[in-house]
Amino acid sequence: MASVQHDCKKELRNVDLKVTPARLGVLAALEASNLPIDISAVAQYLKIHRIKADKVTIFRVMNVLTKKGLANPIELNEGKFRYEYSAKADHHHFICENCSTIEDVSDCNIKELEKDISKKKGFLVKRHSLEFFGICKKCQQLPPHQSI
Amino acid sequence: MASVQHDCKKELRNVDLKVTPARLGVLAALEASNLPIDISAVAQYLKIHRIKADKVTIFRVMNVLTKKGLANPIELNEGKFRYEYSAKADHHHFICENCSTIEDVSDCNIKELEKDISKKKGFLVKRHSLEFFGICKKCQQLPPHQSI
DNA sequence: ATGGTTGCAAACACTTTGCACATGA
DNA sequence: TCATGTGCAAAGTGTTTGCAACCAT
Repeated sequence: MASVQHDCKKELRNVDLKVTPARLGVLAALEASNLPIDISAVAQYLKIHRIKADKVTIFRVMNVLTKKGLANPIELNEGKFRYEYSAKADHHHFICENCSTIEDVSDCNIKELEKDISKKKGFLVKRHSLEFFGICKKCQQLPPHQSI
Repeated sequence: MASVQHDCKKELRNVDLKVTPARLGVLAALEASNLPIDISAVAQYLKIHRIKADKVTIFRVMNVLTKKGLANPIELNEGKFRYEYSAKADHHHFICENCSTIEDVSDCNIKELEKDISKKKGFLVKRHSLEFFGICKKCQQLPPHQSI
């Protein structure tokens, strides 16, 4: 935990951001979660860890972290943003349309597709989001909309 | 136009929906646009075409069309939904982070990836969304955020 | 005739903004 | 010290809901 704190501080200084409890907390929340989390989840994390921060502040911190490249926003057809720690962002997700479970999907070779796009259209592709939607294993054995 | 109307009516009846001006209009808007459109754009389309429909109705129509599989919702990191006519939904998009231009990206062979996921995790993959973010050709020759 | 559809108002959820105060460097 | 970050209140979007009136079948 001490080491984690140190890393977070370093990360913030690396991108010219002042080190504050709110920012350290948000970064810690992002690193602690292995799935993309929304603002409420971060707020919950901070509450549990006795870090006082207004929800507005979390939005602001998340925006600055996104701008600085430490966090990645993603949308999973929920009408809100989730955020992911950049370092673990190079993968995709599967979202169950029944129970909303989110699972990681690794290994994708879309880099090639990106290159194609760049060549054909002259675009500079900086990132992509690939999300899968369907029914997860559990839910395939249950009637629709009856989440667990 | 008469033919288009006929097609729309048929489509609605095929999925057990009553034929109403609002629904015909929304379907027409979806078919007319070759890029995913948001609710405001649909409202604008309806206004231009002298079709009277409240914004709430458009939301409701879009939801029912989505449920019936005639429309596909997609999110392009804008904090809102766009919708696409299902028939032309099998492709992806490139979004310029500078000027917000949206362009189609065709040919993707993600079907294989989907199959992998199904086999490895037992998921039933019903659809996926793949979006690319970066800087389009025009904007690469301009200072940031100076949209045209 | 009647159940599904719509309009309007209101509520809701997520996100941003303004401003005074507090705090990190 | 002083620019920057934060809390609180308020406003801004996008979206949903309740209910009475309406309309397609």
